[in-house]
Amino acid sequence: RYLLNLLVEMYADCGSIDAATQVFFLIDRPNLFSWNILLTAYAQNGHLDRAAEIFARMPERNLVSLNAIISAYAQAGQIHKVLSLFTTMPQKDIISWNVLLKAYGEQGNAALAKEVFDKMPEWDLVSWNAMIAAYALCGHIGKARALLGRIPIRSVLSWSCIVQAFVQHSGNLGDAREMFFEMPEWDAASSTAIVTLLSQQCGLEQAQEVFNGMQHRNVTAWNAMLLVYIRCGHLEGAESVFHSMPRKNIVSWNSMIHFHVQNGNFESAKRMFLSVPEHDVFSCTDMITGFARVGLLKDAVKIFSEMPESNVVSWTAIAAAHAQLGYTVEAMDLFDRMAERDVVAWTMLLTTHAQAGKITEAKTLFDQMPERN
RNA sequence: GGGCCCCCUUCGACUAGAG
Repeated sequence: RYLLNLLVEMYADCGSIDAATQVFFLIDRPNLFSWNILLTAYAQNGHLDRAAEIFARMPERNLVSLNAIISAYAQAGQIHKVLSLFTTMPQKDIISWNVLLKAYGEQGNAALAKEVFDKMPEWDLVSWNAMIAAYALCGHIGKARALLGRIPIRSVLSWSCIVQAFVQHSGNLGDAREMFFEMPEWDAASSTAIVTLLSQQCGLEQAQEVFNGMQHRNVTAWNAMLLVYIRCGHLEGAESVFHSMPRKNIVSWNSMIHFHVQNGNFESAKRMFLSVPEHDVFSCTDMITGFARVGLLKDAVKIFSEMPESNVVSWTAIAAAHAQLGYTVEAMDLFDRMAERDVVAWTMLLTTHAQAGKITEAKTLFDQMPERN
């Protein structure tokens, strides 16, 4: 049985949820471990609803199951759910507390994160790192630094967490770099984060320097470096990096497809898309955008309808494709059929109306928007 | 009698949509 448990987990880690589920059903009498593994598998692959279903259907649950489900809600940004479950939990361990702490931190709520942090019965490295990341994410540089100095367990990971948080918080580009250069040593994650940051500024030389200084360059690091050239619009550079990569994955291929779409080399994009071993929502969405730009709405629709899964982003892309090519009614209809809508989707619809001359409707939409930027 | 480890939970860095 525990070999099968391991197999379920293995498939889940590869993102093959269906395979994982099939193996689960092969297990003769699934034990609590098996159920927990399945629960986590769904949660970590973004299927919160299915995870909740599994949680409800489990024959028994333990602290691990509860931690897994609150973590899933935290990942989906449903803090209320996290909190209500957390408060009703019969026992909690440091992991439960860490989940709550991290949830507040990721929301950018340093005050509540601190409250949780102070209430916790004990702390480990994860707690310390989550707290400094929360500070960094809110731009509380001084507090982050102060806490960093007081962590009893010294680890690069803590520095790395701060750097990454600064990178995520777009207002703190300078701080991220400063922090990075103060680190006692560099790990792959912080270096990659800095390379990504430099890609946004077109800091080609500096990015290359950081990249060259890395001890071990994995695919993720290479992908980040590839993006630097892509974002700087440097064709030969991008192609040279792409071809010298020791390993490529779906992110590398998707980045190149994106590059070609953005630069109007749609034939190259198409060739790349067709020659690549697998497609996902990223590459399909890029192709939808690409087809729309060259006026081939039918092909865009074909990609959209054949996608393995779709999300807000791909729905917005296909709706925008219709709108840009003059099919405003269809675009609006697509908007209505979307399962969820974010600011970008709303803005898309808003401009569609505005450009169709429907100013009153546009104004109404603006007032209806749940959030604005 | 007690502790630790064993198959599960906190898990970090890279790609897509409107303006």
